Order: sequence, then C-alpha cells, then structure tokens
Amino acid sequence: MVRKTKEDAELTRLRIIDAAREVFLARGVSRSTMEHIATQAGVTRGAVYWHFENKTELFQAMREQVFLPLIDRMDDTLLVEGSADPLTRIEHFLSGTIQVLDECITTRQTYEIMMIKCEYVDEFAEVLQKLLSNCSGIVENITLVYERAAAKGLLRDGLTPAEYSMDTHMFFTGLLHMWVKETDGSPIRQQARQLIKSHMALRRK
Amino acid sequence: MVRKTKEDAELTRLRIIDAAREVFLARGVSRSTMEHIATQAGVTRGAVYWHFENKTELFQAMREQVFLPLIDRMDDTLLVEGSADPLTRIEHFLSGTIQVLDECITTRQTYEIMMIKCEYVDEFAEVLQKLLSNCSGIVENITLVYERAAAKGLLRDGLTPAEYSMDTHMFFTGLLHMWVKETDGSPIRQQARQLIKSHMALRRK
DNA sequence: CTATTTACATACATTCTTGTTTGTATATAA
DNA sequence: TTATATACAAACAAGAATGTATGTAAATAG
Repeated sequence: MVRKTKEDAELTRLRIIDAAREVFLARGVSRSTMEHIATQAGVTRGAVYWHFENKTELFQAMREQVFLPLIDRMDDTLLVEGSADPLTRIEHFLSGTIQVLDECITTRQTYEIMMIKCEYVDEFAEVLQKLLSNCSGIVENITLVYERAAAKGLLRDGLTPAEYSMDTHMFFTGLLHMWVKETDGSPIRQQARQLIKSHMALRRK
Repeated sequence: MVRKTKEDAELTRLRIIDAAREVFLARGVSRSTMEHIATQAGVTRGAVYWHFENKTELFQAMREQVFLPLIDRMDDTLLVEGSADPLTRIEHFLSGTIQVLDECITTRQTYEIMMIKCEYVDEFAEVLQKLLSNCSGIVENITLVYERAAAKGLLRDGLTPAEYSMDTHMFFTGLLHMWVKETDGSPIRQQARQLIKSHMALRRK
C-alpha cells in the first residue's frame, strides 16, 4: 500500500519530526542527513521531502512543536494575577519551566539540540533572532512583575525592577544551559529548584 | 619557493588558525571545509593537513590559543589576595572577563564560535566536558572567595557561600551568552559592567 | 657539499549528500 | 465510476568534501 489517508499522512509527518529530533540529538543538526532521519522514521527520503522542503524546515517544525506551547504557558503563569504574590509567581514560572524539562523528554531534547547541537549560521541565524526577541519579551514581562512586587512593597531595595529582571534573566539563562549540559557528575538537576529558591530569596524584603 | 624556514612555517600555522577562526565564525564549524580555511589563509589544503590532522585538531588549537591564557588570568585575579576585598575581586574578575571580550577580537570570535557556531557531538563532546570541568573549577574558586568574604563579615546573610557562588555562576554564564549573541538592538554590551555591579551589590552586607 | 627532511602544492580516488525526477498504488472528488 | 491528486518509494545525476598519495624546491644536518 502506498497512498495513505490524511490521518496516516499526518502520523507520518509527526514520526518524521520525532525521528529528526532523535537524529539531531545524536549527531548534531549539521551532520544529520535526510537519509538518517528517514531511516530512523522508517520511511524513505521521498517521504521526508514530501512533508518538508529541506532540513531547515524540518528543524523549524521540531522547534515550533515545543516552543509555541511554551510561550503560551509563560503569559499564564507569569502575568495572570493569581493567589500567589508577584515574586512567588516568578519563582513558579522559573521552576515550572524546569519541571517541564524534567518531565517532558521531547522538550528536553529540543532544548539540548537548540543549545549545543546546532550552529546558528545562515538560515539558522534567523532562528537565533527569534529566540532573542522571545527573550526580550520574557525580560519585559518579568520586569512588569517585579514592578508589581515593588508596588506591593515586597521587593528588596537596592536595584530597580529592570535590574532585578535582567539579573534573573541572566541567572535563568545560565541555569538552563547548565541544566541541559548536565553530566552525571554534577547534580544540578536536583539542585535547580533550590537554586531558584535561593535566587528569589535574595530579592524578597 | 616552497620550503620555508621554521619561523615561516610557524607563521603559516598561526595564519591557518586565524583563517579557521574567521571561517568558523562565518560558516559554522560543520560547514567549514579545509578548502575554505586554506583559501582564507592563502595556502592550499596541503599546508593545512601538514599542520593539522583534521578539522577537530584545528578547532582545538584555536580554542587553546584563547582559553589557556584565560585560565591563568583567573587564578591571579580571583585568588591572589590583593588590595581589594573578596567581593570586589569577584566583581573585577567578572568585569575583567567582559573587558577582554570587549578589547580582544580573537577572544570574542572564539567565544562566539564555541557558543553558537559549534555542535557538541562526537569528538566535540569531549570539548564540552573540558569546558564543564573548567566551570566547576571556577565555581569552586568563587565559592572560596565568597567564604573569605563571609569570614570578613562582608557577605550578606541568607545564602551559603556555595549558593552565592552558584547564583553568580549562572548569572555570568547567562551574561556571557547574551553578550555574545548581542544584536544591534539590545545594548547589553554597554550594560554589562552595570549588571555585574548590580549583581554584586545584592550580596554585600 | 651531499643527503635528507621539511613544508608545502597538486592530483587522485572515494564516499556522502543533496535535490530532482520518475513511478505507482490508492484516496478522494466529481 | 472515472479522473485526478496524494503520499510516498526508488532511481538518477551532480557536486562537495575528505583523506591520501605523489611531487618538489629549498632548508638543514652531517
């Protein structure tokens, strides 16, 4: 049988994306060939080229599968005024992200690929720009929340909300990198929650 | 003329490393070929293969040219008891590193290559391990200095020296990443000194 | 002064990848 | 029911890129 129903085809598409993630992770994006990915997915290159124009498109599909949902989550956790105070909401946002990495293999693998198995040149340079503008958004949001915390008198004096926000952003960027690069030796994955707690404790009044 | 004097040969070697850095930066490590590098250096692949067995060795040479001196600098700035108090020494270490990036193109390019133009798979996985163990060393050293600061009563209460050290390390890892990825839009390179100041201000008693 | 390295350049063989083209069985539309 | 579009597989052509082998002129050792 050759021609599949639409649902079958969509399944094939998803299996190709899964395969791409595995192959990217194991061999790096550059060294991964369409053939590797096809084999891993149990199809031929014909199928891969049918669903994706080239490796870059496939990479983008893999990326969006993980990052689009994550962006949505952010706004909810961070900005929606809930029961918790602003500083606790930031803390939950950070440790929530870590929790997703802990629990979701797909997300974890995608992060690892994007951080240490991908070269941001040529077509991929745009991806980096997207990531950066995404970061700017996060910093802005966190700044907002720090401002609310300051307004409520919860924020320690000394730095401006924007400065606290940048410091937090740097911290979390670094944490994510260490988390992803984690080897069996260093137990950062166990410590992450505690590190976030410590970080936030520093800015409570 | 073909055969060069030993000094000439060494110059050729250095020019090849320079060329490799430029090509790696422009095309990413994976997409850079020995031919690209040779052309950029004004020699043929023969010369490149004479000096380096393969691209990985060339990459390592480029890396060590920048990182070996940097490691030396760290111990001096950080550990040698000078006129400054421990917390200020940490601050100087951090902003000193940023200053090197500011002033030295070679260092800046090498950092950029290693952070966003290299895939850490196969042979390069070891490089990542080296980098990580290097990081562990830095964290240990910074912890030591925070302990001295605590002993002198300069360190704010709340976190342990180890926790402060980890937080600082995350912060600086993140800062370096943002610094390197800096686009024309965001002015992190101007802010870096101030961000470091803010970060350290948070831990002074 | 001669023999031997050295420091490359040039040429060659082989392997990988890619993109495209063609073929084809079957859903699906009309 | 038939025509067409779909979802692939299989085959093809062409260009990179690598590593190695060979050539060679000059530096250096003895």
